[in-house]
Amino acid sequence: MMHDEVVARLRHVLTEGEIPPGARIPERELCASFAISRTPLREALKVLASEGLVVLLPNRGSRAAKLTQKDVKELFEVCEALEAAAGELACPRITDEQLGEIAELQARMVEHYRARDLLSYYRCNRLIHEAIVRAADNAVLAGFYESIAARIRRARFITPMTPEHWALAIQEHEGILNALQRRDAGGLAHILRTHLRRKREEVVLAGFADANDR
Amino acid sequence: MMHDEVVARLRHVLTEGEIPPGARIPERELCASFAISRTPLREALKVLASEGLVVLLPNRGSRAAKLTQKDVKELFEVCEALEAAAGELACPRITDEQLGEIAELQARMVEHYRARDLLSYYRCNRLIHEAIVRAADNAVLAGFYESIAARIRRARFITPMTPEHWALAIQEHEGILNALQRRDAGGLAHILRTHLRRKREEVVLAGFADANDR
DNA sequence: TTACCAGTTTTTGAATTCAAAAAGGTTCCA
DNA sequence: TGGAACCTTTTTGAATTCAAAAACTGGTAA
Repeated sequence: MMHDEVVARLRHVLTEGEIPPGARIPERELCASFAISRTPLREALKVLASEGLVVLLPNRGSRAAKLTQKDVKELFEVCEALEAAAGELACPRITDEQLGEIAELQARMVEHYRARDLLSYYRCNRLIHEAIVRAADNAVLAGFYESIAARIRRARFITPMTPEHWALAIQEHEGILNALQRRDAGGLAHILRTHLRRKREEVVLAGFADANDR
Repeated sequence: MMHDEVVARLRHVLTEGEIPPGARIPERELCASFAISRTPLREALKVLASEGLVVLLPNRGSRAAKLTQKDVKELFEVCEALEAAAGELACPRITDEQLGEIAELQARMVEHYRARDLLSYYRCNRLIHEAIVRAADNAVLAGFYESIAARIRRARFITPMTPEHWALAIQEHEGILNALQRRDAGGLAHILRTHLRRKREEVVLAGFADANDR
């Protein structure tokens, strides 16, 4: 197995999989399940630690990182900057095909909203944000976004929403698609910022992060 | 030696030290010079590869990354977004002490400009930008900035400047300090963007990056 | 009981070892 | 001479080994 593949699989286990934040990372088990020795696994652990997904405790193993309130604040601040930048860059660069794709996702998302299917809603939501970043056509930006997104994924795409917030989010997404279609870079950046700032408030209110852990 | 220390030393060798972009990374020599075995060195290599400073060629060793024109474009675009965000966040957060520090650096930088001492000028310049990022008080942002900055350092802080550009850069820095002192977040973000966009043009004109390598 | 300690086991971090791949060198032949 | 085939050496990636640190265990004494 390739080094990058180990990193990807480990990242997946940490962000979508069975190891919850704060939990010990079972080195032996993972070695067995990936069918590799400790050397390549530990290399992957160091990489993910440098991304902030893993915490290395000297001589005491590694744990899945747990977000503090400060982390959430910082991650959302940077995510806001990155998504706004992505929006601005995407406006002049996005192809009609990409626009169509996003419009399609948007329609599906509205369907899920009507059905009050939060999980499917979030899945479309996430794909839309990722599509905008992709349309910005900047690999460095995409890499940073992916790294941030991985860290706040649980907070961002699991937090429940009040009916009012949910309706508002839908409205904002109409605005996002609209700004994209009009190629209104400034407008799009502004809506994206507002959209994320609201989401952040919601996550903080939901008390997703721990105030006291590191 | 600690893992993070190995990463830091290797990063230093790659960004300020003797291994130029595109050059082979001499694993054996570095192991000897750091007095460690290959295992921890290779862990550090993987981490720096994930940051983009090192390129791993399967079965053919690793090389110091070389910037393509596309890389330069992408890195500057993201750097712009990050510095603008840092400026916006710094305005309400910066302490008087930090402001004084930057004013001090600015004065020294002007001195170096008067003496046409490019190297010392760049050193102050870099410290000012780093101080603004620090004043934003966001560790995630600072980490990303450091990672981007490491990659474009050679381009950004080595490229020679025409007398006109240099004078303009000085002017812009007056504007930056001024906006900070007025706590004018929007204004500061705008100047920082302009400032970096101009620098990017200069770097591209100087033909720093290779068009054909990866 | 409960706090503490010695001895054992497990885990961790890093050096070493090992097999496979690549690079380098030599010989042989057209 | 040029180059193709073969063998040797070096380098690479990853498993294994090893020493040190931490965690666990059972026993002892207050």
